[in-house]
Amino acid sequence: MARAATTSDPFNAIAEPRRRQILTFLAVGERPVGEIVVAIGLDQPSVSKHLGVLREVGLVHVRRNGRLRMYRTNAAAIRPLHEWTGAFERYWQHQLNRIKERAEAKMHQSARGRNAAGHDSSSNPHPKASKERP
Amino acid sequence: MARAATTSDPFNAIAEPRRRQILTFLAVGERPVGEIVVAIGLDQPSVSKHLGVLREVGLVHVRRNGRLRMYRTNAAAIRPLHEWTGAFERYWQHQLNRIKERAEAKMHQSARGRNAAGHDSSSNPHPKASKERP
DNA sequence: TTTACATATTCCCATATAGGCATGTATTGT
DNA sequence: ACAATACATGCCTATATGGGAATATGTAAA
Repeated sequence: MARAATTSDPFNAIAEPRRRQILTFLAVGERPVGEIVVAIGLDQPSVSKHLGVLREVGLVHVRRNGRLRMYRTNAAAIRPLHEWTGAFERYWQHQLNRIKERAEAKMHQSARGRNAAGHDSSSNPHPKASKERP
Repeated sequence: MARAATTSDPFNAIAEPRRRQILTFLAVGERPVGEIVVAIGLDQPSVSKHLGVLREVGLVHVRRNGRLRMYRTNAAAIRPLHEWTGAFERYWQHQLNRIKERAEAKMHQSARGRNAAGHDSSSNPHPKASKERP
């Protein structure tokens, strides 16, 4: 099977850097295609196609205004992505804490004598059978 | 040009649903490939290839343990994604507020008499020259 | 060493891109 | 009605993909 379609979900849609640029540009307020073209520095058909993808996954909304098409970012559609990535927040905070703790430990260590300690990390959250070997 | 490589950045790497699954699975703690295979329900070579992508963009770390390779999610690498999506948070909150306000306005409206009000939305954040026409 | 096990890598291919370019379509102005 | 403007769409191509099957690599056990 080939790669999933860019229109299959927001994750695939925002994989393209230009589309992220467009979303950022359109977050502040609605703008016509022409301005996106100059802002992004890509030719009009390409921009239109990117907008098509963003439209299809609901990341932007369009409104006609005469011959202009006013696009704007639909921020709500980005929320799921924010939440998915947010699920990892506690873990990177964990990592930061560990780094911090190690730095502090090192300071104490160089201030005092030395201390042989094993590196366990003592974590085996998955309940599966594991044949670890000390 | 074709689509950007999946290994070009975390955004492209997480576009693949299976890779997201893997990241979620490995967030809690390190696991060997074999367990990922059964958990995700994909054949081993495919899993290895996905892990290769995740490795290349730094979304996972590996550690050898005998003949096992213990993988774990590098949550820190997901943080930029969380922050990029987070930049839109104020806008979706805006949207929610507007919805709320409309609902309230409607309640008042049906409680009292009627009131003709224009929908302006009064926003033109971009400072560019605009030839709008009332 | 030979064998068994855990992963990684290679080869093959149907598929979907992202641009570049040309053209279609809707709307406004003369 | 006709020309001009603002977008959208269609066509073409090099490129990268993800899965399947087969194979290579590396480590441990016999």
